[in-house]
Amino acid sequence: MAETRRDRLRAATVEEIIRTARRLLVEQGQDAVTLRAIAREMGMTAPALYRYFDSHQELLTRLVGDLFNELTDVLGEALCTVSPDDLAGKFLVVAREFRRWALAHEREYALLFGNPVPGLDIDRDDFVAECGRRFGRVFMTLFLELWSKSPFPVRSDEEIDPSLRRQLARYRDAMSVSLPLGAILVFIQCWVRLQGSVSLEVLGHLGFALDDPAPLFELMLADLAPQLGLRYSPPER
Amino acid sequence: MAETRRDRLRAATVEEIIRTARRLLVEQGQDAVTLRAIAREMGMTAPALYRYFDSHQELLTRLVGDLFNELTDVLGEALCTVSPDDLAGKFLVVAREFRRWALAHEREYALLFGNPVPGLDIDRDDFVAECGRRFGRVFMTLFLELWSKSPFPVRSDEEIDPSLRRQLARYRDAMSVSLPLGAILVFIQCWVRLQGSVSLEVLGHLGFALDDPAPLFELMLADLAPQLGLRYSPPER
DNA sequence: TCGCTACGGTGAAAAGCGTTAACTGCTATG
DNA sequence: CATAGCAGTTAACGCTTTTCACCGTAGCGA
Repeated sequence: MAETRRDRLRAATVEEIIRTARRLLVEQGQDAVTLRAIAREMGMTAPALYRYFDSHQELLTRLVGDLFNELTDVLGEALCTVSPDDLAGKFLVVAREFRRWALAHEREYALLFGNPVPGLDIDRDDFVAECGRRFGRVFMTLFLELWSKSPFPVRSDEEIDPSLRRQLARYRDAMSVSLPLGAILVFIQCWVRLQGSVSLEVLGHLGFALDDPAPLFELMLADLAPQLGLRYSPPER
Repeated sequence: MAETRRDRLRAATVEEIIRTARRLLVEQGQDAVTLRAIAREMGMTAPALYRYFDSHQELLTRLVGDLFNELTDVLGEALCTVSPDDLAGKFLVVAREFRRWALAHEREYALLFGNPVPGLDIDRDDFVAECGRRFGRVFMTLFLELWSKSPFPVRSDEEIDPSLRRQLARYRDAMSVSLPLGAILVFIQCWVRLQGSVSLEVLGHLGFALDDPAPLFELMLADLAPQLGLRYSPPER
């Protein structure tokens, strides 16, 4: 009762708002993440949120960026659990942790890697774009380490389609990594298979045939590892 | 003017409504496919649409089913352009035509293969489920033909993880095809790579590295074909 | 201590959404 | 000819984002 003054004093924080938005996302789906619902959960009214965000879109954008950062951190921590010279272990743990996070956070994953949120041009927003790049660097850094510590055979530049070669060179320059174009190609191919299979599974597009795609995922890893000069080993337990 | 009576007589049709809905989807995105907008485009009011659909969801469901059918037909027609005994040609043309349709109909593709539309449980709706099965059968039929006319080496049942083996058997029975489990496995693996890479491209998740993933797609086909005992050949023109 | 500004909220309102209910013509049928 | 039913309407409810005017408090300078 006497707290009404203290309550008035206590201003909401951006973090609190994002946390509430995420809770709504997880519990009720993307459509439930409305300004009114967020405000209601926090005991305020919707227009108050405009003190913190210019629009609903911007709030969602911020949430996307935070999710990217969380996923990046999770993968980074998983990497730390592997002995530094166990290259195969690093590759496998990152791939498996990516899938694990995706399955444990389906709706967050769909927000990051599913249909592009209309009006949320990820590359047009500096914050989210940086979070995305940071996320991508986890994989690129790992890949760079794999290659530098134990190079594997890749296509020579001449063996790569000219159009593709140009694109790979541009990407390599943008990332400022010194890898042969053939290695960049392998990197992208691996990423497409990894994200492609996880997306299909999380978004429910494998249910037509499988309830548990885990063994299929492991088969893919077993197929990918040798291409990177790594030895596949099944997950523990 | 004198046409008001004729106009009153002319009832809307379900096909017309779906066509209008699709036009809005294509031109303005999924969020623009509202009952009010559809009705406005057709010169009526929103509640009138409830004579044809129980809800907005049901309208969208019907649209999804129709899109599945169109895609199925497109793939079927593409198959007809290939000489009956050109197995590799059939595989390549279906894969390429799938990607082509996806790129030419990004928003339709996103509706079919992107984030699951909330409340639109594809498997819970008989109509859409049947359209989906019909679509899947295009690939399964082709695959069955590939295998029966020129079997390629596959894993034996014993070489397949027991959990995966059970799932494959269940799927094989549901599809009523007589293929070894190893072949079913290859089928699913191919499908995951095909749909995975097309989804990533269409949903804009390859843009971080490539503007034109076409050569990457061709590389994937060149990798897939030998696994099916087929010889890859680059696309014409 | 007074006065002012800036902050963080409120309520009302506009415009648009899905959905329901009551109503209105018109057609076709018994 | 009456009537049932179809295909549309308007009105309304509650939801959405967003803008606007307003209000009380905190903290600061004079």
